[in-house]
Amino acid sequence: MKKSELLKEFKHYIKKSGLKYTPQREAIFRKIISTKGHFEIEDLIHKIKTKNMSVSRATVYRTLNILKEMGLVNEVIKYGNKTIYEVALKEHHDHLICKKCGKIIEFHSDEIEKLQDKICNKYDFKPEFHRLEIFGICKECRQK
Amino acid sequence: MKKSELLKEFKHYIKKSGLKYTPQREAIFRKIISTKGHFEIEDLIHKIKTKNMSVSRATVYRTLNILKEMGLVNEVIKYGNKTIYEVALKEHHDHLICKKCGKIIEFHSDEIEKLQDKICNKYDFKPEFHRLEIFGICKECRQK
DNA sequence: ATGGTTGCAAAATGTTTGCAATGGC
DNA sequence: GCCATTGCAAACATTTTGCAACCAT
Repeated sequence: MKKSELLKEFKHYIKKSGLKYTPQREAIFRKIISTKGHFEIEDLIHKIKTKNMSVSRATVYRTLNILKEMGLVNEVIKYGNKTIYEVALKEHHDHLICKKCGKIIEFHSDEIEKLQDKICNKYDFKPEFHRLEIFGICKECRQK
Repeated sequence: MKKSELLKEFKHYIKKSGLKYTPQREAIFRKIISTKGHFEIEDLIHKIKTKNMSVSRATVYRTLNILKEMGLVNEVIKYGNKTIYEVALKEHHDHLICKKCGKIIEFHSDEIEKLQDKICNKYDFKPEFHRLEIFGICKECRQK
């Protein structure tokens, strides 16, 4: 999906929910979708600042909460006291996280997804979201 | 494994690492292993207080960090800003977490574990720990 | 006796909130 | 103009840390 379409969709979402489409919200969303992969809030806050735009920490947190509720952004990794977010645009996937260098590798396994569904059925549990994090040491870090 | 054996093992670990076996550390470990399932730090701190024993918040955090390093305790669920811990004594398993009532259901799937290994092999990644959390709504909560 | 450990309070993080001013609609 | 939103600072929640007194070995 193109950036302009995404923005349009975001605007639509916002309006539909009776919220206001403010420059701050647009700036935050723009920055998030231009982030190719994963991001942390603190980075986002700093990267949003430009000559003619600045968004307060509070607004970033508040907007991110809206985006989470809308399902446009997910908390994909929780490590120590850090939370790493991701735009929910690509197909669902999970992560390998290197404890040494912090590298994040994405993977997807239909088989694992299916097995999860099977487990949920067994317990009559209605899944809404899942997160599979595998922590370890990546190839490059082991070679050193 | 029996409680007394666990304590012995814990003491051994502590000594082997050149640390001191203090009443506070024992009290914390005792409370953790008597906790059948999952626990949160704040609860632990409050439950440890008895007439003749009290452990400071700082010491609980410090001891928990030692236990994590030793691999005797794992962070198994991270939800919002909460962390839920578990003693690493039973066979590895993962969790279904009900977003309504907070219920935690444990499950284990050898097939999922094997698929994870396969993925790690593919990326030449050496896994150390993983966490699969499935958030959703449990049977009981859906019936209301 | 000595060096790790404890408790306390302060600091450091990460996140939320109250409130007055602002600005979409 | 109305009411949601913003920015700020203060409040909160969680975890870590500096330091003097303490205590396991």
